[in-house]
Amino acid sequence: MPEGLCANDIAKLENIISATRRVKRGETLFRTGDRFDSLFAVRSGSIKTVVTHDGGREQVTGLLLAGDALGFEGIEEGVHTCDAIALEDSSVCVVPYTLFERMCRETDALQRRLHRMMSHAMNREVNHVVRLGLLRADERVARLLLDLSSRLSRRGYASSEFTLRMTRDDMGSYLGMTLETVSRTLSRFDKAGLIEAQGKFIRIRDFEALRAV
Amino acid sequence: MPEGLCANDIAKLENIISATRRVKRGETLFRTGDRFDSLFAVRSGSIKTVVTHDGGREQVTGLLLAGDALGFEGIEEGVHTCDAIALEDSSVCVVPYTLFERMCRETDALQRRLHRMMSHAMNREVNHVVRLGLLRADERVARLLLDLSSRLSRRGYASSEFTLRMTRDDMGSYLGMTLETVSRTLSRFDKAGLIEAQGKFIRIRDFEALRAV
DNA sequence: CGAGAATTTGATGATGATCAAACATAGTGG
DNA sequence: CCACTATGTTTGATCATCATCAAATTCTCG
Repeated sequence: MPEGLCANDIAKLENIISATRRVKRGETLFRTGDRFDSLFAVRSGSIKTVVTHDGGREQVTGLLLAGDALGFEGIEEGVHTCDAIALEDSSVCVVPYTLFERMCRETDALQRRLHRMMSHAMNREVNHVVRLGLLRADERVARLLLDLSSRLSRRGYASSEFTLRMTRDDMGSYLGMTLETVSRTLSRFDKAGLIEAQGKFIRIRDFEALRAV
Repeated sequence: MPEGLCANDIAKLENIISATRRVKRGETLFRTGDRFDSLFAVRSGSIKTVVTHDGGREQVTGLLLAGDALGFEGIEEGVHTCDAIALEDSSVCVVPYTLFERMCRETDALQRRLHRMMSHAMNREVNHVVRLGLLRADERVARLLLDLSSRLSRRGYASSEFTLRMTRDDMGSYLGMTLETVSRTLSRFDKAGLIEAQGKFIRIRDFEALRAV
């Protein structure tokens, strides 16, 4: 989290975000309608955000990994507009918003960091829109795998091998397609030698081909 | 723009955002790759944001009306990540970002306002994701019409009658479908008495039925 | 007013949804 | 720790929605 902040600032920041919260797999960090008063940063594990549309249909709108921040959607109305659900046992830093806002007024490096994080979150959503609006089913799946791969490798994990934390149903919801189509697409990629897929375990065998899907 | 700001603050703010820029229909306010140094607020007219995917396919990611702010996507990397194109002759306020950021540090009401605007922009994108991921073609068209209607009425225009500023192609791109499907859907809504659609002119005849599509 | 752009409508086909059933996996309680 | 049950996954068959291709109008703006 540091970078651009002096030691003194970091100390103040750590004081504010001292609280850590643990969320077990399947439990919610916050729910639609909950009062917004903190931002969160994933410390370990992974979290999905879900919007429930009238009629019960659910859309997974975000997949957050260690280091990712969430909760910004609640700023607008002071109320959270989605559910945040742990995909595995996870822990998050709790950042009380009012205090954090005040600190951002005092420290420009922190302010810049916050704005970049929010801008980043927006760009993530825009990418998601492009994925859903422009790509075919197999392209979407390929992009999700490559996306996860690069995000995991940036976090120090192997880029070509990982274990999905979400179900086929979650993937389908995230990608705007059914779980069956996700499953079929992965099987096809497997048979074509692009990946190795056995259940939740994925190994990417041919990055170039996957990018070219 | 005021509310929550004292007269003195407003004067300072107006000093910063004094510049207005005119953009003719079809012209770009900024382009992908342009250096980011200002936020913009639509003063009059309307603007679309477009992301061009490798392969030339284009996705309309946003539709901005008078009062809407844009440009936040550029904060993250200091470079704009989409094109902003005027749908009609428009004018925008130019808000130099560094100055504005400084002012936000001095005035908490302004800071809160900025954060709410960014949060609002995020929620807009999330709604867009839900629309693309969860709704069928006719539901998407209905939602777009209702969305435009309510946004226009909030701006003091009639809610049941308006003239689209975009082409069928733009609508299709925004909604993740082809222009033909948009056209057919509007024709069907027209025949069913939900709306009256002649070219770019739209009159909503039955809000309830449109919401229930 | 005329030419290029946008829209409408039709015919056809492909992609992905839905329904269904067998199979695998993981989580739980005895 | 194992067996059992829930839940999740795979695969097949069929069908609906929407994309594509095509052609006839209709706008609109220079």
